Amino acid sequence: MAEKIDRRIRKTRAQLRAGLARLMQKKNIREITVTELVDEVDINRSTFYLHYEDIYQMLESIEQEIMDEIKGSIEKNPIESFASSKAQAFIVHIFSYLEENREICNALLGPHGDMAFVERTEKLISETVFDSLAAQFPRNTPDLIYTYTFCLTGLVGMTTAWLSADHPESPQYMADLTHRLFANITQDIISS
Amino acid sequence: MAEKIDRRIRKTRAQLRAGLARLMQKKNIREITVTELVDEVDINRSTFYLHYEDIYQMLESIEQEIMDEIKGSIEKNPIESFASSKAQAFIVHIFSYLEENREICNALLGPHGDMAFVERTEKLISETVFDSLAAQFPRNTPDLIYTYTFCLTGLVGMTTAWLSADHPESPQYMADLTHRLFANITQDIISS
DNA sequence: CCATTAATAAACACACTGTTGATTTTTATA
DNA sequence: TATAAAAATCAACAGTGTGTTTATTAATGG
Repeated sequence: MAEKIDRRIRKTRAQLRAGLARLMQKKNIREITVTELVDEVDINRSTFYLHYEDIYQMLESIEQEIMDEIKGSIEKNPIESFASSKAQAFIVHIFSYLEENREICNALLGPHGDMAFVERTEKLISETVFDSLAAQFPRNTPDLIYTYTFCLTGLVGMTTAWLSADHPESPQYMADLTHRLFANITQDIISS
Repeated sequence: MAEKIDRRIRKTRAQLRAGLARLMQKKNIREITVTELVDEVDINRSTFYLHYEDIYQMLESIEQEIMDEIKGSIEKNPIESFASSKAQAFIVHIFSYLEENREICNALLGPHGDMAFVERTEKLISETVFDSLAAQFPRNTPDLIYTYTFCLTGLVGMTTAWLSADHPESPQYMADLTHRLFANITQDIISS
């Protein structure tokens, strides 16, 4: 069981996190100062430094939490084959998680976001979903590698657009579209 | 004829630009200070402020130059149809330009890059290449819109990977791959 | 209730910023 | 090559955010 953290710490961190997400909707993270953030949520500046080194370390900390949560749910129901129905359920699960955390995920992946987080997201997908897909194509031609990257970055870009859309489609819809897109491209690769 | 700019200005800006590209390979742009940059290229800090407001404005200025150059060559030979051989030549042209400016483009699109620049790049491609492609599909289903985004972001991601590769394939190769990928996906959309 | 822990407040040296005014160096060109 | 114009340098400035410290106040869990 996870240890219970002091209510004051929970409250402080939640306030800072919400405040950061709020500020990131208005401006780029590089323009956000510690002073500005603590003013936004009315917390003493010293308190910030009790929890985080600086704004970027705080962001990484948040990113890590998100990654851990996703990884956790990945380990619970690991993926075997891309074509399996289990895989389909898994993809739905990911999209659902993203929707639940729309605000912060949108901030991180959006125009004011963090390029490094985009890369980490791509890496995570690569390690879990894509590598099993790549295993089906033992060849290693530039064609395959670049097609792989094309799909990976395309998926993340598509998901980012979905997160920022006003009236987004359901996670089920997105998972289905993803599946269809990849099925087609996979087919094309095989036949080429 | 473009006016000739004072050699001192050319040299100073070139030094600053090269220095920024160098620093961006090592660290994120948000961590780069004016003081650090002028130290890197051994130029007086006041001189920097004669040319740019700050690091970000300098980056935007560089981005604008790149955009203008690409837009310029677009207007010279406008694209009619995606399938035409002219379009193919155009895509080769773009990839060639990117290769010539590999250093700075890689810095801007890479892991330490600028999310806003990635967006602007996507927008530029969208306005020129993609919109003519989209005109072929007057329907406006979510499927199409997301597939469009998937291709757009996938292309930029693939290109970014190509720019950062050690021994990259030729622009011709990339243009050909792009063409084949899109031809396949376009085919899939039509048949669905 | 009480010991523990978190949050606050004030103060500090430090670094980077953006600007100014005076001075030196380089440039274009006449 | 001489010269006026323009660019680069240099030193100094107040202003702001940083990161840390120390003492004090407030909230929490048991």
